[in-house]
Amino acid sequence: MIDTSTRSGMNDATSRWTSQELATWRALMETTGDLRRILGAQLAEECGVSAADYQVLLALSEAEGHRLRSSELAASMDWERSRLSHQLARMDKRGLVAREACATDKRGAEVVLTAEGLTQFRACTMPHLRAVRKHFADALTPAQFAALADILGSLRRHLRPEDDTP
Amino acid sequence: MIDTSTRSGMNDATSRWTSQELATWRALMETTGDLRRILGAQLAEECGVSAADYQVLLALSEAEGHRLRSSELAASMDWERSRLSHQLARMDKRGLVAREACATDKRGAEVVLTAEGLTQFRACTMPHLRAVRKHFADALTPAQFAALADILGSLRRHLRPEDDTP
DNA sequence: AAAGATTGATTCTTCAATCTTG
DNA sequence: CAAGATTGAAGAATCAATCTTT
Repeated sequence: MIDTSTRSGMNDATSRWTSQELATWRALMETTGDLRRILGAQLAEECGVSAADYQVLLALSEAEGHRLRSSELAASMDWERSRLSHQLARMDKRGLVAREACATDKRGAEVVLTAEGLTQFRACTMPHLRAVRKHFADALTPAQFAALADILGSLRRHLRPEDDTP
Repeated sequence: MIDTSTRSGMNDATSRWTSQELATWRALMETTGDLRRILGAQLAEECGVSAADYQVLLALSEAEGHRLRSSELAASMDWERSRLSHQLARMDKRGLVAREACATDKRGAEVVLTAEGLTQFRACTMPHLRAVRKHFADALTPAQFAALADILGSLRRHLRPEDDTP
């Protein structure tokens, strides 16, 4: 049923798939999971926003006029539409964003960062970057950083071959 | 408002903290997020279990007698107790695990893998490993694997200095 | 009181169904 | 009908009680 000897032609290369590499896979999931939790908790405690909130605030703050079509916002974060809708509903209720009808396309919605949302985001930025530096960047040497960037590039090209970004 | 030139005193060390490293951080979160989603979707579609289900089944399948104290199971996966309780309640309802009173400590609960749970787990294993190989391992060279293991070791020691595992 | 475990409330994510406009 | 977006229900994660046993 499952013939591990004829995977994809290259057999010298496939013999690399060892328990050590499985351990590396598990370590990757575990360590990045830890980082997610730690940084998420830091944002929640110090800034009162979730990681998802921060991601939305970041994307809007980088947009022209602090405003984006809902679909563009979703695409820029690679989120599903419904997830974004729910998220925006919660952020709207808290006054961090506002939703307006789109002028050119009456189906569409535009999402705008409110003044309060911008203030919140600005208050988050430095504490968050400090936490990323403390828990992530401070652990690695410049050489490790370079190696990691290279590895992530390989993974990304493997996962999304169509993406043109280098 | 935000003065990036006077961060926290140490300027030789912090000068490494560049936008390139921020990009690496973002790429790490994005790419590992993608991997999580892809592998989670694969488990759900091909095997009918969530990533969390799989993690519990894996831990129990590796335990002596396919049985663990609830607290030990939580510790081995580094989960919070309440999260595990909810998870086990759902898996119990589906017949994948059973919970029994602990003989030696009447407060405790023992979690046992059922025959159905074991069957489910065994049916998951090969498809899951194949997917990990396809989406993750096949993307990296042996040198990249070695570098990644090294990087994850550094991160892990940085995040959990108390852990004795090398 | 502290440890082991569960429960309920809240928030977040996903899926399917819906509604409106193009 | 297809595209843009929202909604409701169900599953999953987190936090603060709660309950029992040590």
